[in-house]
Amino acid sequence: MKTNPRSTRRRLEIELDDDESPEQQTSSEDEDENDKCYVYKEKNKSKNLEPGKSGNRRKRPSPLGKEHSVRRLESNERERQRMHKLNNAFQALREVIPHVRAEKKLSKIETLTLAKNYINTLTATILNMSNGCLPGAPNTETGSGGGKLYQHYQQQHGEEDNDEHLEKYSTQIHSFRQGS
DNA sequence: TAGGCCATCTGGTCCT
DNA sequence: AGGACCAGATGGCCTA
Repeated sequence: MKTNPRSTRRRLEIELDDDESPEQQTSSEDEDENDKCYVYKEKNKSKNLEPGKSGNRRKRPSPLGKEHSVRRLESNERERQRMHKLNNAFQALREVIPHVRAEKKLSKIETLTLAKNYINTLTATILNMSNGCLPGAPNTETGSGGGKLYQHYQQQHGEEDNDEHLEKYSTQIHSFRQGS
């Protein structure tokens, strides 16, 4: 994961603003987090970033006191973890979507858009290959049957041509490739 | 240098 | 009540 210098500085600011030394405020369960902070500090040093310089969002005065700010910090940490999980999920999704521009990481919006169209394409391909022969799929001669996949697909796409999805997907891949 | 993308903080709302 | 979720704000990094 890319470490964000901004967060580095924010963490430092919080630490510096606090009256207590880090040793005093550290509980034993925070060791892992402290390690991360240490890494942040080292990176910070190497970039010559100083806490309090421009680019820091100014810490708002907390009218609700110390207890509130402690809960805020805990809440921030949970939010960070939540976003990390979300980003891991995005990364996992990127890894299963075939795309042309492999050397450059897909953005989130590109990932979601490609994934959607990839799913559509796969669904259309399965239906084309099965040619109505899936168990329960509608029999092309009698019109009976109706597999769940087919029914769901028809609900979502009506009378759209299956080949349209393939075309759409490949067009999209190429537009991303061109960076448009 | 502007614009896109991103990580983080924050306060509000929803859910358990 | 407390945690999860969400959206807005902010500012850094990168690229054309």
